[in-house]
Amino acid sequence: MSNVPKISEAEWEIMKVIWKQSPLTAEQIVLQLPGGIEWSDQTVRTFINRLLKKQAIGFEKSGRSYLYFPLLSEKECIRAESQSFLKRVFNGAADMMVTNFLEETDLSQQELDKLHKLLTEKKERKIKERGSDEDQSKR
Amino acid sequence: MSNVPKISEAEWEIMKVIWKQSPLTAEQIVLQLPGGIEWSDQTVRTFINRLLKKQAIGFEKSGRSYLYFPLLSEKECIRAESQSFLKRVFNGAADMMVTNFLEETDLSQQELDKLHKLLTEKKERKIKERGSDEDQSKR
DNA sequence: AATCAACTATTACAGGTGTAATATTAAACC
DNA sequence: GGTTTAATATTACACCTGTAATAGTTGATT
Repeated sequence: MSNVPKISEAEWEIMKVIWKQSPLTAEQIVLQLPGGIEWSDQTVRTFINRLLKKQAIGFEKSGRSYLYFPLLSEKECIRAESQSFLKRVFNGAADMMVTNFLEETDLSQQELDKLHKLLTEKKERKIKERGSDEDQSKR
Repeated sequence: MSNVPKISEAEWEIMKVIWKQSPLTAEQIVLQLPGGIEWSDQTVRTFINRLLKKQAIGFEKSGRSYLYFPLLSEKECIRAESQSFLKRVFNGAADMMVTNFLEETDLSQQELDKLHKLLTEKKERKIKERGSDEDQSKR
Protein backbone atom coordinates (compact mmCIF):
# COMPACT_ATOMS: atom_id res chain seq x y z
CA MET A 1 0.00 0.00 0.00
CA SER A 2 0.92 3.67 -0.47
CA ASN A 3 4.55 3.60 -1.47
CA VAL A 4 5.58 7.02 -0.26
CA PRO A 5 9.05 8.09 -1.42
CA LYS A 6 11.53 9.46 1.09
CA ILE A 7 11.02 13.20 1.49
CA SER A 8 14.05 15.06 2.78
CA GLU A 9 13.99 17.77 5.42
CA ALA A 10 14.23 20.59 2.90
CA GLU A 11 11.65 18.97 0.66
CA TRP A 12 9.22 18.79 3.57
CA GLU A 13 9.27 22.57 3.77
CA ILE A 14 8.21 22.78 0.14
CA MET A 15 5.51 20.18 0.62
CA LYS A 16 4.08 21.97 3.62
CA VAL A 17 3.71 25.12 1.57
CA ILE A 18 2.01 23.29 -1.28
CA TRP A 19 -0.32 21.43 1.06
CA LYS A 20 -1.47 24.61 2.67
CA GLN A 21 -2.51 26.00 -0.70
CA SER A 22 -2.21 24.83 -4.28
CA PRO A 23 -1.57 25.09 -7.12
CA LEU A 24 1.30 27.52 -6.78
CA THR A 25 4.04 28.79 -9.05
CA ALA A 26 7.65 28.34 -8.04
CA GLU A 27 7.83 31.99 -7.19
CA GLN A 28 4.79 31.78 -4.95
CA ILE A 29 6.30 28.82 -3.19
CA VAL A 30 9.44 30.81 -2.50
CA LEU A 31 7.32 33.60 -1.08
CA GLN A 32 5.24 31.32 1.13
CA LEU A 33 8.22 29.70 2.81
CA PRO A 34 8.35 30.47 6.54
CA GLY A 35 10.48 33.36 7.71
CA GLY A 36 13.50 31.58 9.07
CA ILE A 37 14.32 29.89 5.79
CA GLU A 38 16.86 31.63 3.56
CA TRP A 39 17.18 29.71 0.33
CA SER A 40 18.03 31.15 -3.04
CA ASP A 41 15.42 30.83 -5.76
CA GLN A 42 17.54 28.25 -7.50
CA THR A 43 17.79 26.15 -4.40
CA VAL A 44 14.04 26.08 -4.04
CA ARG A 45 13.65 25.16 -7.69
CA THR A 46 16.09 22.31 -7.20
CA PHE A 47 13.92 20.95 -4.39
CA ILE A 48 10.82 21.36 -6.52
CA ASN A 49 12.47 19.40 -9.30
CA ARG A 50 13.45 16.63 -6.97
CA LEU A 51 9.90 16.41 -5.69
CA LEU A 52 8.71 16.18 -9.28
CA LYS A 53 11.16 13.38 -9.96
CA LYS A 54 9.90 11.58 -6.87
CA GLN A 55 6.35 12.18 -8.03
CA ALA A 56 5.47 13.81 -4.77
CA ILE A 57 4.11 16.77 -6.72
CA GLY A 58 2.86 17.42 -10.25
CA PHE A 59 2.42 20.52 -12.38
CA GLU A 60 0.36 22.03 -15.14
CA LYS A 61 1.57 24.69 -17.50
CA SER A 62 0.19 28.15 -17.10
CA GLY A 63 1.65 30.60 -19.57
CA ARG A 64 5.34 31.04 -18.99
CA SER A 65 5.45 29.09 -15.73
CA TYR A 66 4.25 25.95 -14.04
CA LEU A 67 1.66 25.54 -11.36
CA TYR A 68 2.63 22.88 -8.86
CA PHE A 69 0.27 20.77 -6.79
CA PRO A 70 0.69 17.79 -4.45
CA LEU A 71 0.40 14.21 -5.65
CA LEU A 72 0.83 12.85 -2.16
CA SER A 73 -1.50 13.85 0.65
CA GLU A 74 -0.17 15.35 3.82
CA LYS A 75 -1.82 12.55 5.74
CA GLU A 76 0.02 9.76 3.99
CA CYS A 77 3.35 11.56 4.24
CA ILE A 78 2.89 12.19 7.94
CA ARG A 79 1.97 8.55 8.32
CA ALA A 80 5.05 7.32 6.51
CA GLU A 81 7.39 9.69 8.33
CA SER A 82 5.86 8.81 11.68
CA GLN A 83 6.22 5.11 11.08
CA SER A 84 9.84 5.56 10.10
CA PHE A 85 10.56 7.65 13.17
CA LEU A 86 8.71 5.26 15.43
CA LYS A 87 10.60 2.28 14.12
CA ARG A 88 14.00 3.94 14.20
CA VAL A 89 13.77 5.40 17.67
CA PHE A 90 11.22 3.37 19.61
CA ASN A 91 11.34 0.05 17.82
CA GLY A 92 7.78 0.69 16.75
CA ALA A 93 6.27 1.04 20.22
CA ALA A 94 3.81 3.90 19.78
CA ASP A 95 2.82 4.04 23.42
CA MET A 96 6.41 4.49 24.53
CA MET A 97 6.73 7.26 22.04
CA VAL A 98 3.69 9.07 23.34
CA THR A 99 4.74 8.52 26.93
CA ASN A 100 8.15 9.94 26.19
CA PHE A 101 6.69 12.99 24.52
CA LEU A 102 4.35 13.65 27.38
CA GLU A 103 7.21 13.43 29.84
CA GLU A 104 9.68 15.50 27.85
CA THR A 105 7.40 18.21 26.58
CA ASP A 106 5.95 20.97 28.68
CA LEU A 107 2.41 21.12 27.35
CA SER A 108 -0.03 23.81 28.39
CA GLN A 109 -3.06 23.04 30.49
CA GLN A 110 -5.33 23.47 27.49
CA GLU A 111 -3.30 21.01 25.48
CA LEU A 112 -3.20 18.52 28.31
CA ASP A 113 -6.94 18.89 28.65
CA LYS A 114 -7.57 18.26 24.99
CA LEU A 115 -5.41 15.19 24.99
CA HIS A 116 -7.01 13.93 28.17
CA LYS A 117 -10.42 14.28 26.62
CA LEU A 118 -9.29 12.57 23.45
CA LEU A 119 -7.95 9.67 25.43
CA THR A 120 -11.12 9.33 27.46
CA GLU A 121 -13.04 9.14 24.21
CA LYS A 122 -10.65 6.63 22.71
CA LYS A 123 -10.92 4.46 25.78
CA GLU A 124 -14.69 4.49 25.70
CA ARG A 125 -14.84 3.73 22.02
CA LYS A 126 -12.47 0.87 22.66
CA ILE A 127 -14.72 -0.58 25.32
CA LYS A 128 -17.77 -0.32 23.07
CA GLU A 129 -15.89 -1.99 20.26
CA ARG A 130 -14.87 -4.79 22.48
CA GLY A 131 -18.47 -5.21 23.61
CA SER A 132 -20.28 -5.12 20.27
CA ASP A 133 -17.62 -6.39 17.94
CA GLU A 134 -17.01 -9.94 19.02
CA ASP A 135 -15.42 -10.77 15.67
CA GLN A 136 -11.65 -10.47 16.00
CA SER A 137 -10.95 -11.67 12.45
CA LYS A 138 -11.68 -8.23 11.03
CA ARG A 139 -8.46 -6.87 12.49
CA MET B 1 23.33 22.71 24.98
CA SER B 2 23.94 19.08 24.03
CA ASN B 3 25.10 19.21 20.44
CA VAL B 4 24.05 15.77 19.33
CA PRO B 5 25.41 14.77 15.90
CA LYS B 6 23.06 13.37 13.28
CA ILE B 7 22.74 9.61 13.73
CA SER B 8 21.65 7.77 10.61
CA GLU B 9 19.09 5.00 10.50
CA ALA B 10 21.69 2.25 10.33
CA GLU B 11 23.74 3.89 13.04
CA TRP B 12 20.71 3.95 15.33
CA GLU B 13 20.62 0.19 15.22
CA ILE B 14 24.19 0.04 16.45
CA MET B 15 23.52 2.58 19.16
CA LYS B 16 20.48 0.70 20.40
CA VAL B 17 22.61 -2.41 20.84
CA ILE B 18 25.31 -0.53 22.70
CA TRP B 19 22.82 1.24 24.93
CA LYS B 20 21.23 -2.02 25.93
CA GLN B 21 24.59 -3.33 27.13
CA SER B 22 28.14 -2.05 27.04
CA PRO B 23 31.02 -2.24 26.55
CA LEU B 24 30.87 -4.63 23.62
CA THR B 25 33.32 -5.80 20.99
CA ALA B 26 32.48 -5.32 17.34
CA GLU B 27 31.74 -8.99 17.07
CA GLN B 28 29.33 -8.88 19.99
CA ILE B 29 27.58 -5.94 18.44
CA VAL B 30 27.10 -7.90 15.24
CA LEU B 31 25.65 -10.76 17.25
CA GLN B 32 23.28 -8.56 19.25
CA LEU B 33 21.71 -6.94 16.20
CA PRO B 34 18.01 -7.82 15.86
CA GLY B 35 17.02 -10.68 13.64
CA GLY B 36 15.76 -8.85 10.59
CA ILE B 37 19.06 -7.11 9.95
CA GLU B 38 21.45 -8.74 7.50
CA TRP B 39 24.64 -6.74 7.36
CA SER B 40 28.09 -8.08 6.67
CA ASP B 41 30.66 -7.74 9.42
CA GLN B 42 32.45 -5.09 7.45
CA THR B 43 29.30 -3.06 7.07
CA VAL B 44 28.74 -3.05 10.80
CA ARG B 45 32.35 -2.07 11.39
CA THR B 46 31.92 0.82 8.98
CA PHE B 47 28.96 2.07 11.00
CA ILE B 48 30.94 1.66 14.20
CA ASN B 49 33.76 3.72 12.73
CA ARG B 50 31.41 6.45 11.66
CA LEU B 51 29.95 6.58 15.15
CA LEU B 52 33.46 6.88 16.53
CA LYS B 53 34.19 9.73 14.14
CA LYS B 54 31.00 11.45 15.25
CA GLN B 55 31.99 10.82 18.87
CA ALA B 56 28.74 9.08 19.55
CA ILE B 57 30.69 6.15 20.97
CA GLY B 58 34.16 5.59 22.37
CA PHE B 59 36.34 2.54 22.88
CA GLU B 60 39.04 1.09 25.05
CA LYS B 61 41.54 -1.48 23.92
CA SER B 62 41.15 -4.97 25.24
CA GLY B 63 43.79 -7.33 23.91
CA ARG B 64 43.42 -7.70 20.16
CA SER B 65 40.10 -5.87 19.91
CA TYR B 66 38.24 -2.80 21.06
CA LEU B 67 35.42 -2.52 23.53
CA TYR B 68 32.90 0.09 22.47
CA PHE B 69 30.67 2.09 24.75
CA PRO B 70 28.28 5.03 24.26
CA LEU B 71 29.38 8.63 24.67
CA LEU B 72 25.86 9.90 24.07
CA SER B 73 22.98 8.80 26.24
CA GLU B 74 19.90 7.24 24.74
CA LYS B 75 17.82 9.97 26.33
CA GLU B 76 19.60 12.83 24.63
CA CYS B 77 19.58 11.07 21.27
CA ILE B 78 15.86 10.36 21.53
CA ARG B 79 15.36 13.96 22.50
CA ALA B 80 17.29 15.29 19.52
CA GLU B 81 15.65 12.94 17.06
CA SER B 82 12.21 13.71 18.44
CA GLN B 83 12.76 17.43 18.17
CA SER B 84 13.92 17.07 14.59
CA PHE B 85 10.92 14.93 13.69
CA LEU B 86 8.54 17.25 15.47
CA LYS B 87 9.88 20.29 13.71
CA ARG B 88 10.01 18.69 10.27
CA VAL B 89 6.56 17.16 10.32
CA PHE B 90 4.46 19.11 12.80
CA ASN B 91 6.22 22.47 12.83
CA GLY B 92 7.11 21.79 16.41
CA ALA B 93 3.57 21.35 17.74
CA ALA B 94 3.95 18.46 20.16
CA ASP B 95 0.26 18.27 20.97
CA MET B 96 -0.67 17.86 17.31
CA MET B 97 1.88 15.13 17.09
CA VAL B 98 0.46 13.24 20.02
CA THR B 99 -3.08 13.77 18.79
CA ASN B 100 -2.15 12.41 15.41
CA PHE B 101 -0.51 9.36 16.90
CA LEU B 102 -3.48 8.63 19.10
CA GLU B 103 -5.80 8.85 16.12
CA GLU B 104 -3.66 6.86 13.74
CA THR B 105 -2.48 4.12 16.03
CA ASP B 106 -4.62 1.36 17.37
CA LEU B 107 -3.45 1.17 20.96
CA SER B 108 -4.59 -1.54 23.31
CA GLN B 109 -6.85 -0.82 26.24
CA GLN B 110 -3.94 -1.25 28.65
CA GLU B 111 -1.87 1.24 26.75
CA LEU B 112 -4.72 3.72 26.55
CA ASP B 113 -5.23 3.31 30.26
CA LYS B 114 -1.62 3.95 31.08
CA LEU B 115 -1.53 7.07 28.96
CA HIS B 116 -4.80 8.27 30.41
CA LYS B 117 -3.41 7.90 33.89
CA LEU B 118 -0.20 9.65 32.95
CA LEU B 119 -2.15 12.57 31.52
CA THR B 120 -4.33 12.84 34.59
CA GLU B 121 -1.19 13.06 36.67
CA LYS B 122 0.40 15.62 34.38
CA LYS B 123 -2.70 17.75 34.52
CA GLU B 124 -2.79 17.71 38.27
CA ARG B 125 0.86 18.52 38.61
CA LYS B 126 0.30 21.39 36.21
CA ILE B 127 -2.49 22.80 38.33
CA LYS B 128 -0.34 22.60 41.45
CA GLU B 129 2.51 24.33 39.66
CA ARG B 130 0.24 27.08 38.54
CA GLY B 131 -0.99 27.52 42.08
CA SER B 132 2.36 27.70 43.86
CA ASP B 133 4.49 29.24 41.15
CA GLU B 134 3.05 32.65 40.53
CA ASP B 135 6.25 33.87 38.87
CA GLN B 136 5.82 33.69 35.10
CA SER B 137 9.20 35.28 34.32
CA LYS B 138 10.94 31.95 34.83
CA ARG B 139 9.44 30.60 31.63
C1' DA C 1 61.69 -14.34 14.87
C1' DA C 2 58.50 -15.40 11.12
C1' DT C 3 53.82 -16.40 10.24
C1' DC C 4 48.96 -16.61 10.90
C1' DA C 5 44.70 -15.01 12.28
C1' DA C 6 41.87 -11.61 13.71
C1' DC C 7 41.03 -6.82 14.18
C1' DT C 8 40.94 -2.25 12.76
C1' DA C 9 41.68 1.34 9.12
C1' DT C 10 41.45 2.89 4.52
C1' DT C 11 39.35 3.02 0.20
C1' DA C 12 35.31 2.39 -3.02
C1' DC C 13 31.24 3.58 -5.12
C1' DA C 14 26.55 4.81 -6.23
C1' DG C 15 22.60 7.36 -4.79
C1' DG C 16 20.64 11.15 -1.62
C1' DT C 17 21.01 16.12 0.21
C1' DG C 18 22.00 20.95 0.75
C1' DT C 19 23.20 24.64 -1.84
C1' DA C 20 23.62 26.86 -6.06
C1' DA C 21 25.53 28.44 -10.84
C1' DT C 22 24.98 28.02 -15.58
C1' DA C 23 22.57 26.62 -19.73
C1' DT C 24 18.46 26.20 -22.35
C1' DT C 25 13.80 27.20 -23.74
C1' DA C 26 9.93 29.67 -24.64
C1' DA C 27 6.83 33.53 -23.79
C1' DA C 28 6.54 38.43 -24.38
C1' DC C 29 7.77 42.68 -26.28
C1' DC C 30 9.28 45.68 -29.94
C1' DG D 1 10.60 37.74 -36.58
C1' DG D 2 14.48 38.89 -33.51
C1' DT D 3 15.63 40.09 -28.91
C1' DT D 4 14.95 40.34 -24.13
C1' DT D 5 13.45 38.10 -20.13
C1' DA D 6 11.87 35.04 -17.08
C1' DA D 7 11.16 30.09 -16.19
C1' DT D 8 12.66 25.62 -16.29
C1' DA D 9 16.46 22.10 -16.90
C1' DT D 10 21.06 20.60 -16.48
C1' DT D 11 25.29 20.46 -14.19
C1' DA D 12 28.31 21.03 -10.01
C1' DC D 13 30.17 19.72 -5.85
C1' DA D 14 31.04 18.34 -1.21
C1' DC D 15 29.30 15.66 2.49
C1' DC D 16 26.18 11.77 4.16
C1' DT D 17 24.57 6.87 3.73
C1' DG D 18 24.25 2.08 2.72
C1' DT D 19 26.98 -1.48 1.53
C1' DA D 20 31.27 -3.56 1.31
C1' DA D 21 36.17 -5.04 -0.32
C1' DT D 22 40.86 -4.60 0.51
C1' DA D 23 44.90 -3.08 3.01
C1' DG D 24 47.44 -2.63 7.18
C1' DT D 25 48.53 -3.93 12.10
C1' DT D 26 49.28 -6.53 15.99
C1' DG D 27 48.62 -10.07 19.41
C1' DA D 28 49.02 -15.13 19.27
C1' DT D 29 51.31 -19.37 17.58
C1' DT D 30 55.10 -22.26 16.26
